[in-house]
Amino acid sequence: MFSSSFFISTLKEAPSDAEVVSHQLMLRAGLIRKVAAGIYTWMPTGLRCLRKVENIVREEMNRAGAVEVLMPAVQPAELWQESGRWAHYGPELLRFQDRHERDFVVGPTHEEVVTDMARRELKSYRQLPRHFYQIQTKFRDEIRPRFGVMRGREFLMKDGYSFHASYDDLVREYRNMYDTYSRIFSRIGLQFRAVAADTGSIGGTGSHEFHVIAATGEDDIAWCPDSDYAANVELAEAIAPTTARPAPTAGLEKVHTPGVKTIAELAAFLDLAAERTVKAIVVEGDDTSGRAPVLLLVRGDHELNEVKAQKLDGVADPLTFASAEAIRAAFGAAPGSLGPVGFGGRVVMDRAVAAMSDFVIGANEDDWHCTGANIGRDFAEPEVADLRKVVAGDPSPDGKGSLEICRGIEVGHIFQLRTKYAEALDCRFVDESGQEQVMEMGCYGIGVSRILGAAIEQNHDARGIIWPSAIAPFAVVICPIGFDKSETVRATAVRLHDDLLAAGVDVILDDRGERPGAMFADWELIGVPQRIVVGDRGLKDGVVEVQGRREETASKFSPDETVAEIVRRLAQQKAG
RNA sequence: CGGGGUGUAGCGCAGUCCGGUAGCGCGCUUGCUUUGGGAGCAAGAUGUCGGGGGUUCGAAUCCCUCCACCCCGACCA
Repeated sequence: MFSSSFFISTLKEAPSDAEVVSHQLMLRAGLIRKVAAGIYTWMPTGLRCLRKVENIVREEMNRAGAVEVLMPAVQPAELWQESGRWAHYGPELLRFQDRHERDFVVGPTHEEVVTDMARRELKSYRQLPRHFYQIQTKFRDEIRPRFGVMRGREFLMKDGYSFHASYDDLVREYRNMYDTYSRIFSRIGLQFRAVAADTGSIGGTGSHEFHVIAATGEDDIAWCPDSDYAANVELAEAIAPTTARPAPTAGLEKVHTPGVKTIAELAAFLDLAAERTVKAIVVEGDDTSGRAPVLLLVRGDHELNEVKAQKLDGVADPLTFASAEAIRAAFGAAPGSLGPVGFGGRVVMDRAVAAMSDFVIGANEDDWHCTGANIGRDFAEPEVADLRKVVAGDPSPDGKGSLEICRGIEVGHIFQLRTKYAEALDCRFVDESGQEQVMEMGCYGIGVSRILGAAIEQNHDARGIIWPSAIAPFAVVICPIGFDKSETVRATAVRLHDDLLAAGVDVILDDRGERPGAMFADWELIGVPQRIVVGDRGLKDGVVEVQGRREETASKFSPDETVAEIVRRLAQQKAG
């Protein structure tokens, strides 16, 4: 490939709306151009990267026994009504009508379509198991698209769906996909971690997310350096303190705390540590008595984990914080002065609170708190649940050391869906004994376009992108100096280009006639892993220069040795 | 959706408070010179100042309104 028959379009300055480094670099390197919020054109250079990721994913999925299909982006509302998600999915599902005023959606995911296909095609246990996947454009009308392709509205996704005659077989395929995903992300060259995850709105049981570890990630991951344990903070269990609750030593005392609203203010006002206080949070209930408020208690220095709170029985779905009016009606005070003392409704406390005594809590009277509060003595022993977010230093739930917290970018997610969609869409097969049974399903997603953003977050420097060679737009760039001036330079550069091409190397020759500085700056920005500089200066000693994107200095080789050197370097990168 | 902010040339910005001929840098075009780290000189081109309405002799600037985009909070690959 000569650059004159390709298209390079770099920017010296990043558009001001790009916040994170991967977004800025993708724009500057000319990988993508914005068309609307969260919607991008893939420029030629970016598309090459995207296709490389796609091909690795495809190869590994095929190798794992999955079969590729391509389902429509536009889907009829009927299927979504049948699964119940027409009502439940919410506004990020883009809906529209055709000329006959029939309802359609632009697919954010394909459980409905694939299950519909499966129920028509798969009739017998003899046809199972089956795993269909596709690499296709999805649309989710995100509340706030940001970070370029990391959270776009339109994005490229690999989504696979497996169908099984038994749960055991689903578990087998789930493990197969766990291994396949690990292989895919390793081949791409990402530092990643598989973490246990919440199953979210898709439902089902058993789920892992694959996260690229990066500071700009949107998820918090709790992981244990001393074991394999890793979980999304949403899910990570905060285990109960091992120390028993000390006996009360202080009496309950009301103290005036004018203007004190937050735990930080309370701790400062009373001059004691936040962990001596208890935070009171009121959520709407959802039981037979209507939406009677439920009081949740968390230690002052801890944070409520809303995913865990949502999982309590009898709590409104989705989790809803009680309104100021409802709180006033139930407690006689405003948020900031609430507590369990004298409250007649349901109270649930975190495991850490259960081990506390002599603590500070709101007095249910504006601007008053209680010190010396004790469970069982000053209010009835509440239910105990795991309600808080884990923090760094918490003991690992597997008992092997303590947790650390890092940020991650979710690039893959695998679920055991079980029979949720198969049941809703009546997807059955006939088993060996002639009985009809509902199929077990798994689903497996990879954010193909997001991977590029994640890879850049992990691999860049002040000059630009440093692509892992597996997904670089080109493996090698030849930069001839004086391409139009020196016949020797031109001939050497063209011959190297042809030889590399013949050796199966993905090479581009920059024949734009740019000055060296501009040329180097462009290719360092674009992040091509290897550069060959051909100039009269080296050629008079019979050498060209080879320099890896991460290397400080170039190495000299004769033009004849260079092809072998490049092949060697690429093989090494593939192995490493 | 709530809160905050920004829209001026392809990109980055100034000008807006205090109304008076629309600017700067980069990029682009042409010519000459230059060619190992984003070249120099010279000459150019490019704007419905986000849209609409209003006030005014006169609006990028003041007022009203709509739109787009960005940032902070509830979603997900």
